[in-house]
Amino acid sequence: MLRISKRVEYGLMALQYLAKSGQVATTREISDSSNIPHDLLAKVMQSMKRNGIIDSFQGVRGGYRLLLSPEQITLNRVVFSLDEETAITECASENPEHATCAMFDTCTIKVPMQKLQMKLTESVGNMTISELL
Amino acid sequence: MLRISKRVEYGLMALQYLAKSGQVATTREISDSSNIPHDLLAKVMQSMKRNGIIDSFQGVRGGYRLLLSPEQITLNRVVFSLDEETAITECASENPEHATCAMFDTCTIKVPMQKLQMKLTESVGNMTISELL
DNA sequence: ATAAGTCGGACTAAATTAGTCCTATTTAAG
DNA sequence: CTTAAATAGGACTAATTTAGTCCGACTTAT
Ligand code: SF4
Ligand code: SF4
Repeated sequence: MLRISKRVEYGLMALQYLAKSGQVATTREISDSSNIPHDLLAKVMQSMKRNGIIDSFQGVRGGYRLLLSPEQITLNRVVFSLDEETAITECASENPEHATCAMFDTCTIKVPMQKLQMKLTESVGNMTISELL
Repeated sequence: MLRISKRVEYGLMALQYLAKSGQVATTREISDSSNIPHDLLAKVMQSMKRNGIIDSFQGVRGGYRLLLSPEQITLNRVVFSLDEETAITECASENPEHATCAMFDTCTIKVPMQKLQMKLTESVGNMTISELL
């Protein structure tokens, strides 16, 4: 129905890696093990760090570590930390900056789209990565 | 979480219009009433016709008509008829043509992604437009 | 005959996403 | 106290996908 971004795919791979190792791991380690473009993964890790899903240590022997247990990390949170726009339509965005659809006034499916958005967030987005990985 | 395409939005608007009118309606009529680019809507209607959701009449006084009741039309079906690719990831595609991900062999999240795909299809995709519109 | 419609392919434009590159900062270790 | 391995983050380019346009053919009620 709808495509998941590479950023999210990479993020999930990395979270899985961190969960399995239980240790601090570097982006190099993760990108090598999963064939992910290193620089891109670096961005992904930084985003998840800012969101508070993971923790970082700078400098030599630095890296990332899970800050939450897999049971606490929802898909919603991962997606939200990694994608620019997470709403199903422009108007369903929580961020009013992004809600500037030109046909907003005449649109007859705004409410349905909100419903869909809720359903999606609740039934799929609230899954945790422990249920998935 | 994931964005719905304009084609699907337009398709839903059109189906709503057809459901409400109960009559045969032209793309012009629908595109005018909803401010949808006419030529684009025409494509959308053609796609839904091919899928068997709607019915068409050519020539003067032609147009489209619902072929199924709103209770019979699932979101999945609408999306499937209108979007190129409907799978959440490349590898989750039912169409093997589209399943050529370069990292398939080493990927550690294939199974999770399949699960996600199923969950999405079942809990959101199986909603009918009568539940929505 | 004509005008109002669908049909469908090819094309262009716009937007989004993926990926790269470069520089700065932090810090363990020699 | 220097070096190398790491994160931090901004700017940029490339690739892909989606949105939208255009044109010519066919169909049919009037
Ligand atoms: S207002 Fe209507 S057309 Fe605009 S984004 Fe929302 S649903 Fe889509
Ligand atoms: S194989 Fe892995 S990386 Fe490739 S599309 Fe499937 S989930 Fe994504």
